[in-house]
Amino acid sequence: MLQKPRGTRDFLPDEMERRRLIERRMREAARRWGYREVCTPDFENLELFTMKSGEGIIQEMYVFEDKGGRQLTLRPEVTAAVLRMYVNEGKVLPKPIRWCYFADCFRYERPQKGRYRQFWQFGVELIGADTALADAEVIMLADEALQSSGVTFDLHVGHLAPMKHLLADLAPGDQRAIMACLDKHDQEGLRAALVGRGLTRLAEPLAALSECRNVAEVFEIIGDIPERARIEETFALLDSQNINYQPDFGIARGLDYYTGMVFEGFARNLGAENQILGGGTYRLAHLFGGDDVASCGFAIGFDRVMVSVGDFALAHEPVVGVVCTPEARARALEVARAFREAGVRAEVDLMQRGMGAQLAHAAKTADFAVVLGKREVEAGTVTLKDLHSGEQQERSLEDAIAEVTRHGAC
RNA sequence: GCCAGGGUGGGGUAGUCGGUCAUCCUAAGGGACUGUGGAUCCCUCGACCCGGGUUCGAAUCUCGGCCCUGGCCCCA
Repeated sequence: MLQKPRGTRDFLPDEMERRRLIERRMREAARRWGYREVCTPDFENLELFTMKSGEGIIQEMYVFEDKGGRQLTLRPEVTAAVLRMYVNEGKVLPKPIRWCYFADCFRYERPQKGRYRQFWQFGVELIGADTALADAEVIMLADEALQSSGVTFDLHVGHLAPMKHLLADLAPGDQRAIMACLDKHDQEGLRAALVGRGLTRLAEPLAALSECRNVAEVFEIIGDIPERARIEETFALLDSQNINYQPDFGIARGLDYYTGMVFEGFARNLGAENQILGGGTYRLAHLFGGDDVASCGFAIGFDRVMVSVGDFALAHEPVVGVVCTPEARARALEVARAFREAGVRAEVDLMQRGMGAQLAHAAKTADFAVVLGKREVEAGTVTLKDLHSGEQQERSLEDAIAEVTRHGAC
């Protein structure tokens, strides 16, 4: 049998309904905060992503050449594309720009739990607002979007400035190596990296910084820095709105373009791949020929959220199976149409089955059967059978629709 | 790229130190039935992941590949 490509998935109707429900909740959260949906192409020029992340990511993307010899790639993420779009056509829009997206992305990686080669991200980008409140808004929206999905998670919020301050007089390569260890919480690797570079004096403050439980401790360790007021204001805003987060100044993600505030979210019930949220402030537009505009955004790993929330029960809408004898078929189509016009899902037999078999099928797939035969056609009525209780009654079409509608979710 | 465990009808399974046209459950389709059948009975459909090797004979042993599950690495 022909298999689907490695790392891809099929979604049956039940799962698709769950995905759409969660997706809608995230979109609604964004809408309430004023973030409007945008859409960018599924594939972009390869250059867009190598400019942002370097040549090294080529091996982790679906890269191809089109018939015109252009180097293209399926998008591995959306932020770069949104900023490209901003540079192309968003520059003249009034600031700040609040945009959101829900899009599938592609990465050539080894699949495992919560990691697929085609996966979906929900995210927002706030462009042109460079304030503590802008940072806080994006964090609060991320929190709200995740809350609305029902996932149980831990939110970590940090800022790159304190760590960069500690590492200020190091060569860029050394900075990078040390921050990579910090980001992974790799204590042994960190110690080795510091010793190897004669920087053991940094071991204590770096460890202390990672363990800070509040913002005040951070500045006790590193002293005053220019970003202090902005950091304190951002955290104070989060505290003022009772956001449940923990300060984490050990976050060192996105060395290449994050500029200040950074945050991450982790699902509590997932395994190795438990990060479901990542975001922060960044500057990217200048790479694509635009102004050096301050931006802030996040992306939620939608598929991991779905793994985390599991196969929850769906609200069930009543389904009507329209059952008829051959001579009542035209009437059955009228009746089905009337139910549909009332917003009710109604299905007719397409298999030329006898009434008994139609009812047997309806009993498996529907909540109500509407039975139509010679008698009902002549009387202008329908017989409505409740397939759960087995009770049935002959009545007018209007009454039957009202009865089914009254059940709503059943 | 690395490690571990796995691939038998659509789903779930039995069989595997080699040996009849591969077991059972379930789902699906058809028939009987022709105004209540989520029933009953009968029938049908449908599988050993792919390829090479060993052998008289391979689902079973062996090698390679593909895919799945989880972990490592990576994670924009």
